[in-house]
Amino acid sequence: MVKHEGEPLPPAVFLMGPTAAGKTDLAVALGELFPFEIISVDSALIYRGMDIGTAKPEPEVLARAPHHLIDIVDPAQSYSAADFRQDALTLMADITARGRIPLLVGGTMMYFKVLKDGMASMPQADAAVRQRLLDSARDHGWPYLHQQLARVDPEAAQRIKPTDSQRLQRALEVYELTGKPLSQWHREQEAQSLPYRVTSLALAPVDRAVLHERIALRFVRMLEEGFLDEVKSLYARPDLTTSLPSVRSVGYRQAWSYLDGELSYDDMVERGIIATRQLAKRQLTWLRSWPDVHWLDSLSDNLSGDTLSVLGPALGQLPANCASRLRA
RNA sequence: GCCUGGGUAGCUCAGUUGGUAGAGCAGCGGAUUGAAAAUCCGCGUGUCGGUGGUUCGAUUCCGCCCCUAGGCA
Repeated sequence: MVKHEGEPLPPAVFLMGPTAAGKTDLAVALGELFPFEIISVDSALIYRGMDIGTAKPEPEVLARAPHHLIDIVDPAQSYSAADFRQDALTLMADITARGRIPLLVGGTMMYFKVLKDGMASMPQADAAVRQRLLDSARDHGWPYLHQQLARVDPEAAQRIKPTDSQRLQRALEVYELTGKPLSQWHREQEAQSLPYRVTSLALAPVDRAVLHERIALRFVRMLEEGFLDEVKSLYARPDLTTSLPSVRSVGYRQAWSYLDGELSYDDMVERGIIATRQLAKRQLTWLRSWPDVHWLDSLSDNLSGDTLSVLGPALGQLPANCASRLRA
């Protein structure tokens, strides 16, 4: 994978965007114009048996445009940004070796981020340590754990709020596992640039209200397509609980509360839509500061102009059947 | 038609013994290093239903009107 000096880096494309923006459709269409191979960048599509609520592409679509990193883990398992980076780098190398171009499509911005910039080589999550920290938080409260962190890693403690249980837990976990503060791991992290010439595309409706409308309609459609039955079969499994990342996914979490009797049906629908909007907003926050991103409007025909004029030169080739395209 | 509540932020509501008002949720902005669809942080001017009156001053007190929920006819 290491390139000699002067040798041009192979191309790769990131197609990013908030949920419900229409990324899959665009990716599939682009796949017919360029020799792309799609890698899903989505922390929910990885789960088997979570199809409707994650808006997973239909089997027919996947047959026509295969996606890597879909249905790769059971909802009882967890998967991490580091796992993703590893998997994606391997796939990208394979795809490139096959003479094709990796098209990374999804909305999990953290995954795009670590793929692009790398991570410190810290140890992975440790269930036993996490449980111990959780127990301590239950007994003494998170502010107490924050004080513990301040003692061993003042730098991280300043950055991480006492209320941010998840980061607090991770920072303490890293220290406990390695005896080295999280901040030091970060400081010692070596630059890991991605060995590809990346073109970054962001797909979203220009008008936020349009996105909100699409989100609401899509959630209702998911329910019509049997989303609740899908959640019920997960709910029936004794090994799945709300502490798992899979069950905490947007929509699934609210449906779970409904099955638990904590939410009425109408509240479940409303809360599910709200959670999706909030997810979209966080995704847009990431995207706004993303370097060198080409914005595409969900409402326009992205194959007619802008997109091709960006991709053509970036990939060093014209799209297939470009003559007919360009005529339009 | 009468009686009694209620009409205050997009929603649900609190409050002002008369000095033009604040929570939760929503929304918006931001952070983001092995759970990231996660986990956090920040942001509150709105004819206080309308209109007349009392008052230096009314969202607050009084009159009338409108809307609304329940009760009685």
